[in-house]
Amino acid sequence: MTRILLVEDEPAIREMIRFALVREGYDVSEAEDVAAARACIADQRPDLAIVDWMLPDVPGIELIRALRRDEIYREIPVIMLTARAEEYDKVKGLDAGADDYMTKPVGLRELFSRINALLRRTRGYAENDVLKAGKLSMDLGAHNVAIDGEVVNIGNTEFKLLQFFMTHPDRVYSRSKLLDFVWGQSVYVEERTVDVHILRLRKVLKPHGLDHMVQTVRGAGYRFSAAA
Amino acid sequence: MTRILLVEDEPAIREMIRFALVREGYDVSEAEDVAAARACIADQRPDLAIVDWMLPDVPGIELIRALRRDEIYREIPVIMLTARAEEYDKVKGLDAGADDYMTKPVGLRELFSRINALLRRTRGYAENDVLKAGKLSMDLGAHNVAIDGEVVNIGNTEFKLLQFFMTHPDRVYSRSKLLDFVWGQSVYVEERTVDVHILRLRKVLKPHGLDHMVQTVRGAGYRFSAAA
DNA sequence: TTGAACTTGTCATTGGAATGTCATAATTAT
DNA sequence: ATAATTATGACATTCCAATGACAAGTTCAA
Repeated sequence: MTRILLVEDEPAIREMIRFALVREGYDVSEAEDVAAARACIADQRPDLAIVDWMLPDVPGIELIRALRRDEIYREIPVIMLTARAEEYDKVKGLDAGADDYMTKPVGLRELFSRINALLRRTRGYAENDVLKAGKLSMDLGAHNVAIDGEVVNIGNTEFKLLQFFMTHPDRVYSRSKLLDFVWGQSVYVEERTVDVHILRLRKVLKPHGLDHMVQTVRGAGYRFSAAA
Repeated sequence: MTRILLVEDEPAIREMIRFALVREGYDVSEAEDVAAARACIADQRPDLAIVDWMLPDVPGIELIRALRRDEIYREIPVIMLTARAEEYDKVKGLDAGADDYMTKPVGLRELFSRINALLRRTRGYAENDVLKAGKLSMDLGAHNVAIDGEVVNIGNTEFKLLQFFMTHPDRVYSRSKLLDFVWGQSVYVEERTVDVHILRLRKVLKPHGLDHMVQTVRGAGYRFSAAA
């Protein structure tokens, strides 16, 4: 869930934006001044902040400067809102550390687009593809397998086999299907070879008591199941 | 040196922006259409691109879409320029993957601020010109590598390789990906050459007991990890 | 300009690990 | 019990990364 902090003192505008953001599926926190915003940031660490320029206690730009000086919150992207459209203000806002700048009245579609653009850049390649099944997890990006957080050594064929199983659990696959899916169709390998790699995969899982996940179905093939 | 690619077909505007950017200390490449821009990107890998909406061959927005689809150039931040100020266009541009949007006539100070804001976010913040991983630290500004505070001697290729690894840790990269990212696409080098530079990088790290950071993943490529 | 020191890409060789096959033991079904 | 099927250890082969050597290219100072 993506959390957005909205710092705006005018209740009408705040409510309008909040309503739109919630409808888009964001988790919205509100603050009407810098003091409340600080508390909220420390409390919830939002993924993005929308900050009005004019606030009752301290100018919004000060909040941004403070954020940028703080090691923990430095990376939170900030969109600054303002009534003025002067270039001078834009420059000041961006130089203070705002990542983007919008002039009121706020166009909601533009706001969403800017939010998406910012989150896209911030998250960047954070989206890790990790497969999990109980204590077992496969990190496809790092190309390793961990059980209980401990990385285990595994051959390449066993890796591909396990990956196939984890993406197709609770279903029996014949040796020939497994050869097709894991080895590829243009490779000629004996069917019995599958048995050997199943064995090797089980040997990796066994010390951690997970060998039951790879099940033999006599006369049919093998099945992977996370269930105990 | 920060390289900026400027894609704009009107010579007057292009020249004006180019002049201002050069005066600010940027290294500027120019292109007047998308075809030239593509060539330039593959050749030089700019750190940021400024792209006009209207171009003679293909709409600028198509260039942005193509960039965002390309694994290697996905991270290049893009500022889109346009004559129209309609919200609809802004939304379209930002959704296509532009990071920012400016309306002509271009205010130079605002442009610089937006460039700085984008680069700041892309690189990690400017004072973050030093990459760290355990005892290992890279000072990108000074262009040196230190272990335990002691500066070590390292070749340029190894430097770039290590920089890539430190900014993309805990993930396996195949030799061909590493060639693309570190050597660039427009050079032809044998895949096995990567092995040799990995070896040379390890030789630098080994005396300090850090060679475990560069890990071989048989059949897949190499991985950098700060974890012990 | 010359030459030493350093970088960089390529290659051949080596050693070790992963893979496929087979023979035999173990298990299961009829 | 017997036939069918799977598990397992051993082995040869294949594959892949590590490594040292070398040639060509660069840099820098004398």
